[in-house]
Formats: sequence, C-alpha cells, structure tokens
Amino acid sequence: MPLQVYNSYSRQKEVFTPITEGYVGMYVCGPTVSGESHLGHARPYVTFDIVYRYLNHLGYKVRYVRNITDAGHFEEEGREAEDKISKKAVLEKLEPMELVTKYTNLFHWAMKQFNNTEPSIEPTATGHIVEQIEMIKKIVAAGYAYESKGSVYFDVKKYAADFAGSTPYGKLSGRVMDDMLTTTRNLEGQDEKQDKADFALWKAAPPRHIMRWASPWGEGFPGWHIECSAMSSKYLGEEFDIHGGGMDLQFPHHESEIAQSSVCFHGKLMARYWMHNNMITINGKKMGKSYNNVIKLTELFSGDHPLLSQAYHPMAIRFAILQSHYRSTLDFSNDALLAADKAFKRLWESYENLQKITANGSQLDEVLEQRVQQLLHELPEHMDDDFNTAKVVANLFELAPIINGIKGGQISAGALSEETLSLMKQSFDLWLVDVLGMQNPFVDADNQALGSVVDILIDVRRKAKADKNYKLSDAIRNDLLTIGITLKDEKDGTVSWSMN
RNA sequence: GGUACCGUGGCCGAGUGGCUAGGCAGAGGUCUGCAAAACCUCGUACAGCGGUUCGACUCCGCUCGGUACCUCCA
Repeated sequence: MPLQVYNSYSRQKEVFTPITEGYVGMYVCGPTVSGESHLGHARPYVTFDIVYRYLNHLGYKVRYVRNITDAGHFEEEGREAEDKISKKAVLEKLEPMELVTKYTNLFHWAMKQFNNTEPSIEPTATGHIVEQIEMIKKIVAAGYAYESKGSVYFDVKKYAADFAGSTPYGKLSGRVMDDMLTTTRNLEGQDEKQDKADFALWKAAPPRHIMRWASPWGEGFPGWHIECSAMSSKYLGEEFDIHGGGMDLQFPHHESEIAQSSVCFHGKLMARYWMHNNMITINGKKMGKSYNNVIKLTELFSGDHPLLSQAYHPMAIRFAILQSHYRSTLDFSNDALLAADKAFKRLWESYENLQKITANGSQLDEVLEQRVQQLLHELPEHMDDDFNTAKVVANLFELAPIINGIKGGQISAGALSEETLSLMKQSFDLWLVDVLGMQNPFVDADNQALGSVVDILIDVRRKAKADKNYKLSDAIRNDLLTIGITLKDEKDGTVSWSMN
C-alpha cells in the first residue's frame, strides 16, 4: 500500500505522489519568536518531524523548510494595533533582534530536547524583507492589492471573483465568500481597507515602531501572511508538495498564503498536500494565553507549574503526542503525562532488553512466531495510513511482553527463530528510533565514577543479602531510590540499575 | 450568529458494518527474604432516542453535551 496523506484541501486521504519523482518539498509554519515556546508548539514540530523522517525512510530526498517569524506582526484587525515583538522589546529593555535571538535559541534548544530533526532550511522573515516586498509589488502590479495610507492590502473580493475557477478563496478552510462578508465581526480600525475581508500585505510603521524597513510605500513592515508565500516559493518553487501547520492557521493564514501565491504564479496552487495537526488541549480547553492555561516547555521539563506533579522528560511528551493521531485533539493533563512517561519507559526498557536476548528456534512456537511477524509487517502499513503513529506504538507495545518474557524466562528462547528475532531488532531500531525519533528517557550513566560507585554499592548489598542482613540491603536499595537510582534484581541473580 | 469537528470502559486514546486496539490506573496470580521489575489472567466501553441492515460503536436523522475556527494563536 502506498503512502496515503489526508489533504485538508480536498478533505480526503490521497495517495502521496510528489511533483518530482524522488524529491519532496515541505514547508511548515514555524514559531513566532516573541516569547517562550509552550506545550502547544510541541505538537506540529513533532508531527512534521515524523513526516520528514518517514519520507526520508521511504527514500525521498526531502527539503524541509520551516520559517522563523521574527518580524513581529500586527494584530491586524485588532483593537490596539501593536507589534508583539516591539512591545515586548520595550518591556524587557532589549533590542528587537536581541529578543528574537533569545527566543530563537530557546526554541532550538527545545526542539533538540524533543529530538526533532533540524529543517533543511530555516529562513527568517527579517532576512527576507526584499523577497516579500518584491512579491507585494507583483501583487499590486497584477491589480490584486491597493495602497492605503502607506499600507498595502490584498483585495480579497477581486481575487475571489477572478480565481474561483483555479484556487478559490475559502476552499482550504471551507468558507463561502458571501458568508464571510456578513459574518466577520465588525472590528475597529478597518477604515483603511476597502473591504473588511481584505488583509494586509504591508503595514506602514507608526512613528514609534522599532522594526521598520524602507519600501515603495514608505517605511513599514510586512503583513502577516506574506513571509510564508515569499520564502516557500524562494526555496521550494512556485508549487511544492507539502504545506504543514496547525489547524488554527488554516484560516486566515494559509488561505491568504494561497491567494498571494496564486496571484504571483498564475493560478497555481502553491502546495499539493495541505496537512494540519490538531490542537493540544489542557483539561479539555485549547491552550492559549487568553485561557490562562499555558504550560511552557521549560516548565514541563522542570515540573515547575501548578498543574504538574513532577518534571517530565521531553521523550514522555513526544511519546504522548505519538500515541494519538495528529489530526485528533490531544488532551493533556498531569495524569495523561504521567501515563505516557511510565508507558514509554517500559517500552524503552523492553527495547533495551531486546538487545540482550537471543533466539535459536529450537522449540519453535509457530503461533508466536507468526504473531511477531504479523505485528512487524503491519508497522509500515500503519505509517502509510496517514502517519498513524498511534497504531505503530500499539504494535510495539504488543511485542514488549514477548521480549520481556524471553528475557525473564517465561518464554523459551527457542520459541522464536533467529530470523524473526533479528527482524524484530531491526524493526525496533527502524521504527522506534529512526522513524518515531525516540531516545533513551533515562539519564545516561556515562559517568564512569558514578557507575563504579553504584557497582560497589550493589556488591555491598549482595554481601549483606548473603548474610541475611536485609536491613542493610534494603537501606541501600531505598536510599538509592530516593536519589533516583532504581535497582532491579534480575532473574539470573544479577542486579541492574537505571537512573531517572 | 456562521462553519467545521467531536462525544469510546476510572483516565488517555486507536479503530472498524459482523473478528482482542494499545497505554496508565485498579483486582487476582507466578516469581522474590521483602519490595520493585517482569510475566499471566480480569473490565465486555463506544452520549441519548429513532431509522437503514440478517447484523451498527461503526451508515442516516433528531436531541443533548463539548471543542475549534470566524480575531494574534501551533
């Protein structure tokens, strides 16, 4: 079965066929670096990291472009027009670029924690002002934008009428033009626009605005949507394969991107497949500043938040994301996080156990053998079905008791053939590590001295146990546990340990 | 108000017209000096009411409830 992708544009699953055989161009809307990333940001970047990894696995040469929005956008139709980055820069007494750099670095750090692969290109909005101005000039020249008091607006009505046959306005987000005109809320500060559905391509900078660039229309800064159209076309071409982002960007952001690009590139639809990840909720509510339920990533990793009972490893969060399908909402709570943390550690331990066990097929259990083979062969099918990581994870979990059973002696080492065990090892490496991008959630005991000390303690405890001095042996075990080191008495009499 | 989507066992969460999702928690058991871990067994869930069907959690309609977008937002 070939890879099937749910395309928001057609509202159905479609077989994935790249424009150029063997190559894939993918653009994902990146973060606005005006503040710290939160749990909500984890979802799209993990989701599209999986897409990127899987496409690579399928043998495609993928160019993955993810932008950094550092130019600061207006609350376009907002009450008090204000630039998030400028305002914050004043508050924090930082240069805008200083602030943007700070949060960009923090974002990169968080992505690394999640083990997300770096994009092929990570263009910034401030680095592409020229491209954006050029694109706006093109749109103006084509007659689909007009200048008003130093700002430039996109003429949605005219576009909608002229491009209805190729890239109709509202198709992506399922909106009807007429409805929009009547249902859009009537907000202030729209007198510059000819129509309230119009959106800004370029905004004149008010006198005190810090970030500003010269343009044919005076000093100002780019509008909200133009950077993605400009940068995606620069690096991926007028038409590319996949455009990704959060569902909340579908309208108006992506709809506007389509309109801008379509005007510039003669009615071509900028991307073939539009993928949208669903939102993360906290106790049933979307995470957002207005809900006051934002959990920053630094707070998650440290556990320093009223909703959290402990620190969570980035892998626990990544795992929780992968246990659901990317197009479903994912409800987070401390309990859900706790469950994911525990579940993933168990799965990872069985992955480690898998490295240690052997099989020789001497007492072949045909049923078990076939069961394992089936579970392994289903893995690519699940991924081909619109990246169903939840099913991949479920299959891996079904293999865990088999692995642990062999290690623990409940299942004979001869029950599986060498070939099947070998395939299982390869599969875990491939799916769990390479495709799902999971990493060791335990603290690496790469400190030689620490390892030696624990070994000494284990030896002391072993002697105490031999003397039936359980008071001492239990004290060693319990005291180590309080500092995060867990001892495990293995079936074969050895003792293993792990550290949180 | 307009437009979508969703409502699955204590919690999270897949999915399908008839065949065990999975995880966490919980119960019992095996092992163990004890514990932990591991392994085995266990819940027969699919908002409500109608309809279609031999058969629906899965299709249709209605009702109730929830969420998202329409405004910066991952």
